[in-house]
Amino acid sequence: MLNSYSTADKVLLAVDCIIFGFDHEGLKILLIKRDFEPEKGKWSLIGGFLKRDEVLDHAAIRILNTYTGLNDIYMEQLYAYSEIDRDPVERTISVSYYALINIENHNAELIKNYHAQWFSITDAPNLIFDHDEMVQQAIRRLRYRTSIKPIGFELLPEKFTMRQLLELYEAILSKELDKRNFISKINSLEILNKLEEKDMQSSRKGSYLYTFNKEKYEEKLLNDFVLNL
Amino acid sequence: MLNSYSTADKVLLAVDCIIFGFDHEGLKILLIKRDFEPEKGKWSLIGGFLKRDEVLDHAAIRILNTYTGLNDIYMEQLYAYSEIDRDPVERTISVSYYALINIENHNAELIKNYHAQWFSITDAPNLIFDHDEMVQQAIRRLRYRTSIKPIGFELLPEKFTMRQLLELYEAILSKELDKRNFISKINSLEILNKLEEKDMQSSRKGSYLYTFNKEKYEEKLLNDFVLNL
DNA sequence: ATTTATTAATGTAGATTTTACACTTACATT
DNA sequence: AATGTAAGTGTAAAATCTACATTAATAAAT
Repeated sequence: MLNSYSTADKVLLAVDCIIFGFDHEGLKILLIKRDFEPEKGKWSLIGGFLKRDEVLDHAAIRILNTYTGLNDIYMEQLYAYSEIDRDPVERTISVSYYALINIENHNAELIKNYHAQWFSITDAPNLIFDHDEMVQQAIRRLRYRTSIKPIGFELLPEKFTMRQLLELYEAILSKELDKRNFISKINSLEILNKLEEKDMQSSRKGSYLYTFNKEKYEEKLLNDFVLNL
Repeated sequence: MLNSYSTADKVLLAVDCIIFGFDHEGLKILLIKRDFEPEKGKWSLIGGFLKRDEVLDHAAIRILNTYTGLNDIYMEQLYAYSEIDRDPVERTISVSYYALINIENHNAELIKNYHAQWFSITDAPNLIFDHDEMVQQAIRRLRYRTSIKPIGFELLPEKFTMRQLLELYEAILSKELDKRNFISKINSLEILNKLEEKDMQSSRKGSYLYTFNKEKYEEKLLNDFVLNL
């Protein structure tokens, strides 16, 4: 019985993570200032190498956890990047993953220790290697996902206003949405609970807070749907 | 200056290709009977290993060329599969690609030499490793692509009838389409040239032949669009 | 020459979905 | 009591999608 494909070349496999967060300023990504060569001091995605006995999904989760302290975050694989000299040190193929997290939820101390920082997607610095391309592709995927699955859940605080949800979608899609049309389309999904409670920060009148209805949300995930915003 | 990430593990990277073709019987995939261990004699996707100085796209094209003799075929990367024991011989991560080819165009002799064979997607045999999953995912991706880009080009002979195009879309989407609605939707894309010439195989009346209008097709590719069939 | 059989070609009305748009309400602040 | 601010709400017109049936062209058979 064969126990190796001995003639084939082996390569390093990296995993790079595009971590999206959202706050009142808009859609953000988590970047890290590299403290090792090459490109020490430049900004990069958080990443790491795949271990011998680890699946890619696990590596992505491990890396996210290392830098944010977060667990149980849904991550989605995006694409494998393989340009020969994408990493000048050594031939490395990188598989990118993206995650959506609640920006208030992570471990701020960890982030600080790693010299990590949140940047608006509109004014993030240039990144090392092909990381800018990864980010652009992640944004495209996020937009697509928005049109086929309810999103927000992961990116908003537990209780949120319609305006926050609207602004999240506007930030993701990078276009203005009509408030009334948006609200009626979201309501037609029937995945929100309207609370009695109001948020009084934003206006004198106050605006109702909502939570996601997890059961209905899961139910919706089962069937395909298209949300045209 | 660093010249290796010495502590990281290296792995084998394979590329597996889902090759779609289409003929009067429907949508097909090209499979190969393995002539080496493990799983010798079982059916599998065509595949191979990434070489040290090769990008993934190139490996996919090289593999396609090896088995079909075809060049200049557009291939799209799908997904990286990394289950620990997906290949029982040795830890191997596989990146899948899919291609659409004109089933009449490949090198039949090559195919025969490699014990390769076309199978309808509806009655293909079970495949080795996780290749069945790869095929299912490729079909989903193909369906999605259908909704955002004109397709057919690659899968039909140069001149084709509306019926052939309709049947292609029906095979891909695995559902019946209304002929009149289909024709008017396709026509509204304005990517076809209607020829004077008729195909007389299919009926006494004969049906007009069409070709793709490459310029308009390319133009359409630039802008996003959604085709709801 | 006429009939027959077969598939190609074609348009529309009704239903549904999407879009554009403006006024009133609630309430805290002054 | 007046003012200012964002929240909340409905509808009509436009666009798109769907369902559906008849006529046309021709080769083959008689």
